[in-house]
Amino acid sequence: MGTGKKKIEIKRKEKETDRLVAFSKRRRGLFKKAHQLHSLSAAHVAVLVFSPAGKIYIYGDPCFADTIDKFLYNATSPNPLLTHTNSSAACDHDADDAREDFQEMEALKAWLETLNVDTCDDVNDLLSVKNDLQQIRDRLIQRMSVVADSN
Amino acid sequence: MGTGKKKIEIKRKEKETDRLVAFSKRRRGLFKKAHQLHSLSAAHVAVLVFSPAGKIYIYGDPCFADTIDKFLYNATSPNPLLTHTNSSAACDHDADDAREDFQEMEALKAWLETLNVDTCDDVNDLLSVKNDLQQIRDRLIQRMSVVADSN
DNA sequence: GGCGACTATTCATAGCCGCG
DNA sequence: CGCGGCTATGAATAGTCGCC
Repeated sequence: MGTGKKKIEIKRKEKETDRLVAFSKRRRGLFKKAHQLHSLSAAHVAVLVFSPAGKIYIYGDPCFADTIDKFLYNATSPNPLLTHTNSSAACDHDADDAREDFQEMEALKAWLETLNVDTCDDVNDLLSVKNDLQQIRDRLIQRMSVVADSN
Repeated sequence: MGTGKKKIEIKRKEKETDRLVAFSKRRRGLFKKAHQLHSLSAAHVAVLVFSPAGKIYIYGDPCFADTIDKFLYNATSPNPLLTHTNSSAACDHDADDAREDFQEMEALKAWLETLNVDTCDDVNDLLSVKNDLQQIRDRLIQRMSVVADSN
C-alpha cells in the first residue's frame, strides 16, 4: 500500500530519475488539462514540451499545427506567406508539371509584389526576403510582450 | 457559503457565459501546471491558447518564444534560418552601421550557401528560397504526425 | 457582466510496489 | 530501470456570493 501523497515544494528535483518520473506524470496531466480546457470552453490549445532529455512532446486541440500556424502567420501577417500554392487546383494529381511550374512562378511573382520589391537586383531581393523573414520573427517576439499576461 | 464542487462531465458548456468562466479558470490552472512542470523537471514548455472569443493567451517556461523557435527551426533545420544576425557583436549599439550592413551581407551569403543555390539567377534563387520556406512548413506539418503521441 | 473570494468536492499525483 | 497500478493526500475547481 502506498504511503499516499505528501506535500512537495515546487522546485527542481535533484535526482535525475525523480525529474524524469515527475516529467512523465505531469506531462500527461498537463495534456489532460489542455484537453479538458478545449472540451469545456471550445478554446483552441497547443502545448509544446521539451523533456529534460530534449525529446519533443506536443498536444493540440482541435489541432496543434493549425493553432500554431494561425498564431505564427494568419494572426500576425496579412499576406499568407507560407501558404501552399497548389491549393487552387490540388484535386487531380498526375497533371502536367509544366502548368504547375507556371502557377508556381505566377504565385512567386505575386508574392514578390506583396513584398514591394522589383525582381531586378538578385542580392537586394534576397536581402528583402530575409528581412521579411526576420520581421516575421520580430513580430512573433513583439507579440509575446503584447499578449503575455501569463504568470 | 458556496455549495462546493460537484462532478461535471467534460463536454462543451452550452451557455456562453459558463464557457467563458470555465475558460478563464482553467486557463490559469493550465498555465500553473505548465509552470510546475518546468520547475520540477526543468522541461521547456510553451502553451498557446485561443479563447472562445478568439483572444490569444500564451505561456512559456523558461521562454515561450525560444521554445517555439527551437521547435520550428533549430530542431528541424540544421541552419539557423531566422536567427538574428546581430548576435555576435550586439553589446554596443551606436556602432557604425556600415559594418553592420557588411555583416548582414556576409550572413546572407552564408545563409544562401546553406541553401545550395548559386547567386546568379535571381528568379530561380528566389524560387529556391520560397521552396525552402515551404519545406520548413511541410516539415512542421510532417513533424506533427511523427511526434504526436498525444491522444 | 466580469472578476475575486470562498468552500465543499472532485481530481491529480508523490511515494511505493511489482512486474518485465 | 522504466512503467503502470495503487492509495492517501494535496491541489484544482464548480457553484455561489459580493463587489465594481
